[in-house]
Amino acid sequence: MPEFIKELKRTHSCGALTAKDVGAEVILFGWVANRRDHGGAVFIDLRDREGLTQVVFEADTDAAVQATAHELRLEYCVGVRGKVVSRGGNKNPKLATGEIEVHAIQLSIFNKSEPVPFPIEDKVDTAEEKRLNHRYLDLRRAPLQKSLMRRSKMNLITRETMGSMGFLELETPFLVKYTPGGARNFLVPSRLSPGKFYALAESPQLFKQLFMVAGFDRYFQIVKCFRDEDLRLDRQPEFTQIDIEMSFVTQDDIFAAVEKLIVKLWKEILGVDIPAPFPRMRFEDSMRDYGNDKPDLRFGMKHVELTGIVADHAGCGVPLWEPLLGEADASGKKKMKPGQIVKAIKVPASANFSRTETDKLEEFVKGMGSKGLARAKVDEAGNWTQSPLAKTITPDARAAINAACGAGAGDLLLFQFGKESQVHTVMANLRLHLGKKLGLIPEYGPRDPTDPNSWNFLWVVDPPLFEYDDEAHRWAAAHHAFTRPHDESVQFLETDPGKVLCHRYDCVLNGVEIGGGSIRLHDPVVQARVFAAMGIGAEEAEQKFGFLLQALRYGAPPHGGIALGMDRLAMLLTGAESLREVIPFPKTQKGTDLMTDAPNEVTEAQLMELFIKSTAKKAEPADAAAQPKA
RNA sequence: GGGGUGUUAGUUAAGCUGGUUAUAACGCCGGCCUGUCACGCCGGAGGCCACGGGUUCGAGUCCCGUACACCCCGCCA
Repeated sequence: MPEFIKELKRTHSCGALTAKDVGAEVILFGWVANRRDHGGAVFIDLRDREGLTQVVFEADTDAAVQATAHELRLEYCVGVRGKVVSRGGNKNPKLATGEIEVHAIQLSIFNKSEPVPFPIEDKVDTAEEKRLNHRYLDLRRAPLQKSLMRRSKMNLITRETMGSMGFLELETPFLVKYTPGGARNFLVPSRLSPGKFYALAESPQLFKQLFMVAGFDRYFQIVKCFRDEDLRLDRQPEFTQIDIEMSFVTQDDIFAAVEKLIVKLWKEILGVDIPAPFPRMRFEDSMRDYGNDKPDLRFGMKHVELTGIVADHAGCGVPLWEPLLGEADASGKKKMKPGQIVKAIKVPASANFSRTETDKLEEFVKGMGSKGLARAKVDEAGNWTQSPLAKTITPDARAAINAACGAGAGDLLLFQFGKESQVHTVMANLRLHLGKKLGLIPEYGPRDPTDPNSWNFLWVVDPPLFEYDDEAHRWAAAHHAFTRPHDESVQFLETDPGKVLCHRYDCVLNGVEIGGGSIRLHDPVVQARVFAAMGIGAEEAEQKFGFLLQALRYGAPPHGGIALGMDRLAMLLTGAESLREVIPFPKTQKGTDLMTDAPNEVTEAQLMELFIKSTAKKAEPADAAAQPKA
């Protein structure tokens, strides 16, 4: 068998042969994707990453080869030497290589395969848990191979494009100093420094700024990042960013560079021309109309802000809304309590939801912590029916709300009210849910990847620099402490920190945040005022971020940057349903690897060497025995 | 930390208001077959119904708990 590989080199992939190759003698290597054994003749679909080719063993094949052919089973790894023959009247139009087949002359089984735990086919209907258990087999599926090959191409295009714009690909360490704030870090104990720990870098943030201080001017890196936070459909504990930093630039310069890269990716991967520059939306507008900072602009159903109307109408006669109002002022007028809002979404009459369907919507919002889903159906006269609000609401208020929502006969209004952040979370998710339910957007992915109108890119700009931390009762950096405030906003740093806007930006595509960054703060005086606004003194700042602050004092250039989520880009460009489909070896929602069984326990000796003692409760022996074995 | 969905041959599923031998398809094993491409035909093996308790004369089915997987909130850009 080894002689086969030693002497016979592969001439073609299994996706390469066409009618023009008829008559050629070829050598193919691959896996048995399917077999059809007719006794006298055996048909084998041979698969590699490029495609499928039918190999035939007929009666005129050498008897020994014919005998081996009968032994073939699914997923055997084999080599075949044979002649390319036209299929004549038996063409298979479903196959790229369907015009030809290879009449085998020589066959070598490199390795047999045990029966595979699930079928290796394009259609994926195996439980993900089982797929992850045998990921190397799952990865034999053509769709996954296509996705990862596409991702490889993305890497290539990124390096070419960034290089052509004068960016240097520079590396940064993974084992870094722990810095407080932001995402939770994975910690790595240091053997050489007993009792001390590294952190795995959650991003190269500080180092890329240091590259700018050093004068590298334009940096990029395709880099792994690590965050010890709970997982989601689009969040893995280790993920890849296209990390970018530039000196002597404005926000617009960074947008232009990113747009160039993205336009190139979409052109070369999908053949689609994405119009640039991308539209921009103020953070404030995004929150008001969509309830989050990553609006999906492929459909309407904007949120309707009713807070002002409810306040103006003194609660509108709705008992549930009256507690949202504060004390009356001198004129007897009541204002909404701070942080309390009322919003609605209008579901058009055409949707015609049944009681059961609206009850399901209520379950949906309750799952997000909402107390319920008040609703009102509008009739021809503008009256509300099927609504707990209808009895008590004043006609004036009702008319004002109908007008604000643009509601007419048959339309359904859905309300949320209370704490702003809660209302926004629920309403943002409700809008997306309704968009999918009404068929305005697909469950996932773009409607038609080859249509530029299926891709709604957007820059969300000018967010507040700080957000108030309710628990710590102080202002905290919304992004990070080194974001440059707007010049016009700096005056509010001391008086009204919530009003300070900054040069931070997110790139959003179809409701997915695909990147975010900022112009950095390089003025030490303003930097000190920013720290002060967060209650961080000079000493504390120095202790936490000393090396960066110090570096910024040595002639740091004005600079800024962005990081794009490579995995999310790959997910969107492949139409994948989850990040896990574009990551070769992903983790489960609990952060485990079902194939290798990581993380696992280590020996007492290993811990001692690292000066660590675990406080985790050991599993009872009885429980351990109950665990399914690998 | 909280809410939701699920777990039945190797795989995908069916199994109704509890009823005695738990079905099917694909895969696997054996046999037959020269034009298939979801090949076909005949025969066969394969199950602690995730695990642990409970209710009941009787549990795959009902109840409680646990584990695992997935989705969401919190968390995280």
